[in-house]
This record gives sequence, C-alpha cells and structure tokens, in this order.
Amino acid sequence: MRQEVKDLALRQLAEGGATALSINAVAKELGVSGPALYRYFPSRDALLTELIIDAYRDLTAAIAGAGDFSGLAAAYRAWAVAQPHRYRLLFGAPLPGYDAHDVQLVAAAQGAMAVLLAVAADSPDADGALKVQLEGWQPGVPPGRALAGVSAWTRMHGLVSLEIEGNYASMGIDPDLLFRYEIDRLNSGR
Amino acid sequence: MRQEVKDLALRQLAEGGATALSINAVAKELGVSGPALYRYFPSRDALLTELIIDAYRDLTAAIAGAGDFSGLAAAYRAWAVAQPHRYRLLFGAPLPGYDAHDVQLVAAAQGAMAVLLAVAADSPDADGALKVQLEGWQPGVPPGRALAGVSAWTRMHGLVSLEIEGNYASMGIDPDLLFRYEIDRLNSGR
DNA sequence: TGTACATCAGTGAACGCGCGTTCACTGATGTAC
DNA sequence: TGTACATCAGTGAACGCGCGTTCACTGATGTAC
Repeated sequence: MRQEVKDLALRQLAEGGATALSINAVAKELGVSGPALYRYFPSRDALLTELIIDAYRDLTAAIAGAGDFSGLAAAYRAWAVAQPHRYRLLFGAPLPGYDAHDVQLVAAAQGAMAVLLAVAADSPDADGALKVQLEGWQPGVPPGRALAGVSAWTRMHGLVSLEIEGNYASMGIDPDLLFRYEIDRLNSGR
Repeated sequence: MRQEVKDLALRQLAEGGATALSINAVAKELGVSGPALYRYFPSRDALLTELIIDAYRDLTAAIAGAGDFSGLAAAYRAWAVAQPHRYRLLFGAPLPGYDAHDVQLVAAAQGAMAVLLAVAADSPDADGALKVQLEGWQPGVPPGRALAGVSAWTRMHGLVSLEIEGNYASMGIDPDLLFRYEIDRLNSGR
C-alpha cells in the first residue's frame, strides 16, 4: 500500500510538475478517501521526503555498476532523461515550504557522490583555499580527485538539466551528440 | 501601475518559489482587490510571460556590455546569483499549466544567445551530424563557434544552477573559487 | 462658470475548484477463550 | 464450533485556506458645450 501510494505520487509528479504532489489527488486515484493515506504517511512532506530519498538511492544504484567514468556519465544521463521529474526532485529548485534538512536525505545524497568520486579522475589544479575546502568536504579523498568529481558533476548536471527541459530540442540539436562531445572532452582533460 | 504589479510579482516569486505567483496575492499587497489587476493584465499567464520576457532582456543587457568571454561569464553568474528566481523562470523546470511558446519569448531567448555567440571561441571539433545541426540552428554562424557557445552555456548553467540551489554551499565549497576554476579551464580549452 | 455626459479604475459578490489536516465514527477482520 | 472482544483500515464531515476568473456595479475624474 505504501508502495502503491509512492508509485501514484511519482506518476502525478511526472504529469503535473513539481508542485503537483497532492495527497488528496493520490487518494482519489487510489479509489480511497483523502484522510485514509494518513495511516501510511504522517504528512505530505513526509511522503515527499521518502520520494526524494528513494530517488537518491535509485540514482546511486543506477550509476554504481556502470564501470568507468564514461559509463557512469551515460548512466547518470539515462536515469535523468528516463524520469526527469525525479531528477528535478533531487537537483531542481527547492519546493516552496519544504525543508530539505532530513538526516537520511543528506546521507542518501552523500552516497551518490561517493560513487562518483570513486571513478573520478584526478585534477592537478586543486590548490589554495579551494584545496582546503575540498579536504574539509571529503576528508579521506585527495583534493584533486574531489575537484574532478565536483567539476564532472557540474558539467553533467548542466547537460542533463538543459536536456530535460527541452533546451537542446528547441535548438534542433541532438542531446546525445552534445553529451558525447562533452564527455569526450572531459575525458581527454579538456 | 503595470510596473508596480510586475515588481510585486517578482518579489513574491523570490520569496515563495516558482509557483508563488498569484494575482490575488499581488493585488492584496498592492492594497487593491483581486479583479482590479485584470485592467492591466488579461490573465495570470500573460503576466508570467511578460516577466519572463523582461528577464531575458535584462539578462541580455547584463551580459552584453561585459567584454570578452570571461567577462560575460562573470556577468551571467552575477545576474543569476543576484536574482535566482528570475534565473529559474528562464531555465528552470517549466511551470505546470504554462505554455512557453510565445513568439516574443522565443525572440528574447535568441537575443541572449546571440550575445553569447558573439564572444564565444571557436571549437575545431564540430563535425558530422552535430555540425549539420549547428548550422541549421544558427545559419550565419560557423558551426565551431556555435558549438563553443552551446558548450560554454551548458557549463555556465551547470555551475550557476547548482550554486543558486545551494549545492556548493552545503559542501562547504566557495562557488566563487569553483566558478573561476571552471572558467579558466574553459578559456584554456580544457 | 455651470451643467450634462462619458470614461474607466476599482469593487464586492459569486462560481467552482482544490488543498492539508483533524476528528469521531463504522465495520470488517482476526484473535482468544 | 461458537461467542466475545480487540484491532485498525477506511469514511465522511468539517475547518480554514487560497486560487483564477466573470460579472454587474459604483463613483470619481475629466471633457464638451
């Protein structure tokens, strides 16, 4: 039942945009009255939090077995393109009135980043204040690697987020070709 | 009066997230009844469209006089960081129920891109199908330059969008240092 | 200067809608003797 | 096997809220003679 609620909630998010998560609407589609769902989730925010944590874990799983960095990048993109609503849940604008400071949520996000850092190259350019910050952020990781990880994530996110909002499509440019071009560049250190 | 409405609408967007644009709320804050605003805007969507067009023009103006590519990148970022709600209006998730196919809107977006293309470097790597698409997208522009423009935009967007959602802050990393690192890399062809 | 009129910004009521959440409750199911 | 009871998923009404939009209207302002 909890799973059914989540599935329907995701489907409604997919159809109606990030604000479209409504307990009443989910209940209705489930053929049940609104208050019934409060047996399973204490509040709308709790449901939302669970969806986000699920999404982090799912994304993490999707990129974990993808091989080297190129494989990870392809898996990251494929996951996002297949379910843009979940990608937005993770990296889009914060939902009004929703406080994203749940402990499990932060842990789930770190899990995904750990997978990325495991296959990131090493950048020789981490120095000065940036180096100190990178060491503070990921104490066990060489700062050059942490920098390469953040940088790679940033570039993937730029590509993926513009793709899922249809920006390349409206230019008549195939996102696939652009993605390959950028990842090749990134891999060759450019 | 129209300008006052727009200003208040922007302020409410800034405070309440992308869904927070409400004619009634704007009217209330203006000390006027809801229907009064229909003298000035035919509908909520029309107001929204105007805000988006304004934002494109404003962003275009901000990056137009910024000198070379490094200057443009800095101006682009400064504009977005100063008013993230407007940046989201342009490049964030589409608003549910809002159709972004206004003619003026498309023109405004192209104006911004033209400024970027004017200072973009040239990439030697545009070939094959991608080259054909780039030529179709910007007929008068060498495809290598178009590719460099799209690529630079993508990377700037990755940096800026993660910054305004607070992702670097939550890692303890100064977005300023990261931005400079990435733009230096981009400038040196890496 | 005074009067008749037109303009038009803004009003208040209403329509129909949806939301999250609480509350006391029904009624089916399963358990214990 | 039959009866008494506990559990608990789900109900329907209600609270207070906000939304976009329409409609007929008031009432102040400005214009024309």
